[in-house]
Amino acid sequence: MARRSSAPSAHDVARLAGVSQAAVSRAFTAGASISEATRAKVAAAAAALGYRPNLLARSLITGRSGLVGVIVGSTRNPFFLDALEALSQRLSRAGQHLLMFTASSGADADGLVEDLLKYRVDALLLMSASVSPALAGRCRDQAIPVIFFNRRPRTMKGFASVTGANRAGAAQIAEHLIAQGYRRPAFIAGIEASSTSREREAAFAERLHACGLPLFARAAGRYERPGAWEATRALLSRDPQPDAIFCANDFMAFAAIDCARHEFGLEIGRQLGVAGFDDLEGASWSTWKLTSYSQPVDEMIDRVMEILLDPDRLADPPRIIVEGELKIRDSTRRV
Amino acid sequence: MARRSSAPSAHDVARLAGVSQAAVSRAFTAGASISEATRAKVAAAAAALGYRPNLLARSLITGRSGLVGVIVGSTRNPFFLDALEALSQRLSRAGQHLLMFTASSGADADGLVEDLLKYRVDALLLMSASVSPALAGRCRDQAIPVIFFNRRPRTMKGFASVTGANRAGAAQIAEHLIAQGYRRPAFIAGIEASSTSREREAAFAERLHACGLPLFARAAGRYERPGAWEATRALLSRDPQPDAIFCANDFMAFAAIDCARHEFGLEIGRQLGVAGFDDLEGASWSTWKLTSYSQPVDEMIDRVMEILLDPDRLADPPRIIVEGELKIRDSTRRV
DNA sequence: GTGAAAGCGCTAACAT
DNA sequence: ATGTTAGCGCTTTCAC
Repeated sequence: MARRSSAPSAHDVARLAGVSQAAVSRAFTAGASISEATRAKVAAAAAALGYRPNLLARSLITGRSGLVGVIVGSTRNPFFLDALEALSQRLSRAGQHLLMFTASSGADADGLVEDLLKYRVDALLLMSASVSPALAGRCRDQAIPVIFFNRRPRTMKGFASVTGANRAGAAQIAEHLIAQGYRRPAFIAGIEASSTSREREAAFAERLHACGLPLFARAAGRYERPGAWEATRALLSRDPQPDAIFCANDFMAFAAIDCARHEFGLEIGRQLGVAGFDDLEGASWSTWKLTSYSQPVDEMIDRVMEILLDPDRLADPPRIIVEGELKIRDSTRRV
Repeated sequence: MARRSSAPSAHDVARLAGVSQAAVSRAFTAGASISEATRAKVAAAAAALGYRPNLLARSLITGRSGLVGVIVGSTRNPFFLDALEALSQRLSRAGQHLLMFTASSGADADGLVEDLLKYRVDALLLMSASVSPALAGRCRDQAIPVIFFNRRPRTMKGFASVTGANRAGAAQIAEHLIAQGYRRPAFIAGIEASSTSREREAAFAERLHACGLPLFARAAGRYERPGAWEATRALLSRDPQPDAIFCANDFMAFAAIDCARHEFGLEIGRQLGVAGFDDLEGASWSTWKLTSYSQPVDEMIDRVMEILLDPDRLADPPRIIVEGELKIRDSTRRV
């Protein structure tokens, strides 16, 4: 077997098979008009040389790179790994591929988007990362769909988004806590600027209010474990203590439970109700048994794919909300 | 601002700036011979049009795509998210980008690699995923470095790898358990075929032996939580029970602790010692306080980058072992 | 320092 | 059904 220093081209295959270079291209294009005989010849030659069409070159012509850019904001939250895996699977099946970037939390992801645009990505998916309105506008001008996942563009109208049922879920949790007899409910926010956290908090407070109860206290946990731990400590250091805490996501709720148990010796459920959002795998683990409103990752990614694959969606980008379900576990059972 | 349906090209910029298209190219190439005056003219025109060089077109000429293909095997383990994040950061800094794939565990990732090769990736990183020797050979023939991360190619010689100190770490854990007075040490393997799991088990058993103790029992947990839970249950159902369990990684050790506590009512540390490998963030959480041998992700990724960026490494691909450190926590303290 | 021209590997229109 | 040709957007000689 000859050692080649670079990949064989369609030309090489054509020469070996005794056909034109265009024939090689056709052999690798589904539905092209080519006889079975030549296709076989080409296939044989291609196999012999280990030829694979250069998708980068193809993209120059077709205008589609087959690349979907993804920017992941908060990488510590397992929720995004799940989403990433689901996405990568579905993209592969659709002949698309995933160009991944991680954004150091907080800052604009503009620099990363610039890079992505140089690769002529077919679409851009922002997983709880944000982009300046100017750049987002540029993407739209170049007909690149921008999809916000688990986050909604603040100032900008006209961008697609797929999120969980933040408001409905938070309201259900409020009702559930009240029904369980908790009377001093607190909230731990994620990042204050995050649409997700704000929607969950607003709906939680509203529903409490509607039931005649104020939001007893609040703190922010930055979507991180240390942040959530601190927030929990702050809340539980009050007198009187809150008797229930709803955390903006499960990842922070795990920290809240651990802090309440180990630093304050509280019995979760009976002495302190804790609820989260996402229904991560860990929520059902015996350590936490966390009540949580689910975000069905697979279904959410299905919606993303629909937007991605339907070019018409560009004109009127949908804002999709995927319903979840309240999973009640021991962390909010008083008895 | 005019709405364009596709991205502006160097030609457009050239026309607007009143220079040749080649000049535009030079303006965007570091160290090209171009006057400051024309560079400024080009920059202005480019900014006006929102021009960004098409990296896919560039790659046709240069032969380098700037893309690094990564195949992630077991996505549930947070270890790989950490690694992925570190990798993506460092790659961005080096002007490379990450084309990510997830392999459904078990099977060969050959299909995915085929896709990657079509994108002419500059290198291939396998994170606990495996590839057929035939395909790996093809990569080498096309001068594409293949790097195994946290896993060693079984049958194939001549591929680069970066792994933690599996043998040294497992041996230290064996010694530590014995020193703590545990006398019936068991092991929970990951996937039996995995080089990582086998190395850890072999070294663990060997060192126990050297200290005059047999490996009391073993089971396999497939690197998953349910698998590890089952394995723990099987081990703890024996009579007599093992008094210590070393798990092939932290992720399984968390499950082992939860199972031992909640299903067998054991007090971790005093009644059952548990140790893991990786030193995940969760190992230090108060829920688990898990003794673990660390795998320094950042350092491991640094080594990967060195291999990636040094083309000479292709000739003699290094097998790098990154030393970690034994972190002793309450899960192996008898008192 | 700058432009003209060739060509990277491919697809698509146009012949035949 | 197949070959010929043009050109996607860029880098890189080669003249000047």
